[in-house]
Amino acid sequence: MGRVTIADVAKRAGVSLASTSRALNGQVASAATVEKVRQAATELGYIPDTAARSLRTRRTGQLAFAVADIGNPVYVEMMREIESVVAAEDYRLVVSRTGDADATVDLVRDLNRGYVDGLILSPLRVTDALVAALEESTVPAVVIGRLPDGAGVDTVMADSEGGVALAVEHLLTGGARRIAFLNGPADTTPGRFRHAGFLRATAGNADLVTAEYSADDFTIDAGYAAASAMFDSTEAPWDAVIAVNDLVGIGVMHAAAEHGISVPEDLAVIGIDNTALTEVSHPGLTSVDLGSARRGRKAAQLLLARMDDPELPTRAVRVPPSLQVRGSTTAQLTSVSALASGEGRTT
Amino acid sequence: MGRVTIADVAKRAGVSLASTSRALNGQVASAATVEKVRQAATELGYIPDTAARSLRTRRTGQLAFAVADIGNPVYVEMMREIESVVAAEDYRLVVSRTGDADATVDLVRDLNRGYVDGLILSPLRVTDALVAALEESTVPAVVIGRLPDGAGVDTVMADSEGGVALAVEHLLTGGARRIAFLNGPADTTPGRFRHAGFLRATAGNADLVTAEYSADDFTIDAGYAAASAMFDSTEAPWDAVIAVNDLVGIGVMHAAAEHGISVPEDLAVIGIDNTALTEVSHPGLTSVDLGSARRGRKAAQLLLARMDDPELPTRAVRVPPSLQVRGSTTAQLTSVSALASGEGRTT
DNA sequence: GTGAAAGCGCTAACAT
DNA sequence: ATGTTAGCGCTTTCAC
Repeated sequence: MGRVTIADVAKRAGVSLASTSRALNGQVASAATVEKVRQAATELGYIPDTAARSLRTRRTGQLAFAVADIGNPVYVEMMREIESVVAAEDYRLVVSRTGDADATVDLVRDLNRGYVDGLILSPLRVTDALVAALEESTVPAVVIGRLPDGAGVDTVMADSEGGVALAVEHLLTGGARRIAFLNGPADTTPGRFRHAGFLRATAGNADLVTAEYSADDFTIDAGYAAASAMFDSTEAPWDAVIAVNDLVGIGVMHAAAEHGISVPEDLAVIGIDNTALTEVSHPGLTSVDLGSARRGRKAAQLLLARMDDPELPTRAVRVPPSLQVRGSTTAQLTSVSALASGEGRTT
Repeated sequence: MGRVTIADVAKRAGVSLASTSRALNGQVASAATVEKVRQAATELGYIPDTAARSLRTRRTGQLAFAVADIGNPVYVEMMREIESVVAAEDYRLVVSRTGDADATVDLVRDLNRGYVDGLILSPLRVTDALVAALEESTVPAVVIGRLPDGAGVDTVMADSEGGVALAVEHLLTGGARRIAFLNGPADTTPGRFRHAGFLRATAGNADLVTAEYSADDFTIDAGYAAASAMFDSTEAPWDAVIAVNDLVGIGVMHAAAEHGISVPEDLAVIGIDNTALTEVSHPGLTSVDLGSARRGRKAAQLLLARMDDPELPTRAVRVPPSLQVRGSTTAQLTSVSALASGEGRTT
């Protein structure tokens, strides 16, 4: 016996195709019909076909999550949350890479193939073409990141400026005066806003010496390379470095160790994202928590809500930052005690 | 204007529906027809509908990757490789959680809904019901892990025994004689085989003192808890601990630090999986590389090959292990490769 | 509450 | 090489 279709079930149950479909989908049907159909369906081992149903209903039961690098811990964290939210509503999750700016636009255009009911996108770079594609798309999307004001697309954003301000504040309290910001690629959303946050937080503080460097990528290796160059240069020695993310921050710590610079005594280091890596490094890496898990969760919720009601006004949710202090900025706190304190997140 | 269908394109191009489809899909068609159709399609902004095509062709262009925890670095690494292999062949990747044993079976049964063309599964626990479901499934699957001999399912496996043997060998060479194995849940595939490898590698060595413990989970926290209990107990002090994976190994290092046990001087620690975490911890964690990236890549290739030809004999590929030595076992850094075992053994 | 029938958008026989 | 037509499996009017 080949594939069991709803027609087979109908025949076996002795009712019409239509009644069978209704009984199976909880539509109006007499109790007797429902019973007969259920029975027949289980006996036959009937499993409804996704493609046929999608073609008819114009819904796929699938959502997409698209990011630049699925390997980045921040995106993994988002993905976990998103998966758990959407799986609870019986949606499957498709993951895709955004690739470069053009590829990202293609990806959004491709949504019209109708393979998903919605998209959560976290683009590294936002172009006009992308915004246009997003607005024109018939498939609802939520962007995790920053879009131009007035874009008709739901967004969930981190408060990068506020977050970096917490880091700067913490360093100032600790007595740091010479603070460097080690950025990643500056033309990206995180690069731009985290850098802006640093400029804003340090501006107008006369006895502060600052400078900005940038790593070629948001990785440990790139952070290590940039920090090495930084330490080798003739610049004034820094009291502290704020890295654009934890990976780059870890790279800084590696470079520091190699240069005989001890953390936190000679140099304080702060990362951003508060990923699991922060508790693995030694000393633990103080990090700005931009709420990646919460952003993922929120994005999923926004998407589900919009799919439920396309007429909803565009929303922009901002997730508040917090600072998690660890050994890389204070001698009192070791990575061990930070670990023992579990999931504690300061507000 | 609503959705643009192939009928619209046909009309505009002035040719039949069938010719349009053929022209679009690279089937036999005159150059002139192809040109007209291409033209019409782009003018109209035609985008083929996935559901309709799937219903007709019985292919979705989607593959699934199912694991217990998408957050685990090992699975992330596999996923990256898988994504890159299948994306090159224009497949989309659906990620799902396996959940418990029953849920895993349900997941496999659910494949008959036809939402993917194939599955890559890395189950934590393999039950008879799972093997049966896999064998009965109409959708091809590749298992990353261990299946009972003779199961008619393609598998990609790590050489856990060989890998652990490398670790033991390394420790013996370094002079360790009291070696503990810190397992994870023992009823899982990794738990079982890695433990077996430890027993085998240490068996028959009279002047070796060994013991096995187990952590409740494959996580840092569980490793930390188990190691703490271990260090608190009255057992003979260990020269070395081999952890079931890197996460647990990191937990051991945290516990050791807290107990004033210094690594590697007082205690050597070895992890398994050789994830990125090994280079973040301090000292770096010596780790057995079981080839997770290669296993992911290989699994994807096997799956594509099987989809291409369902009549292929069942294959069991074994990926050779290697040991990456880092500071947690010695100051000098070297890499020991395993003797390459044959790849592509046919069952 | 139930059944007959239409049709979602596409591809693949089959005939020409 | 091209057109006609059937039909993938399902849901949803519409009429009773």
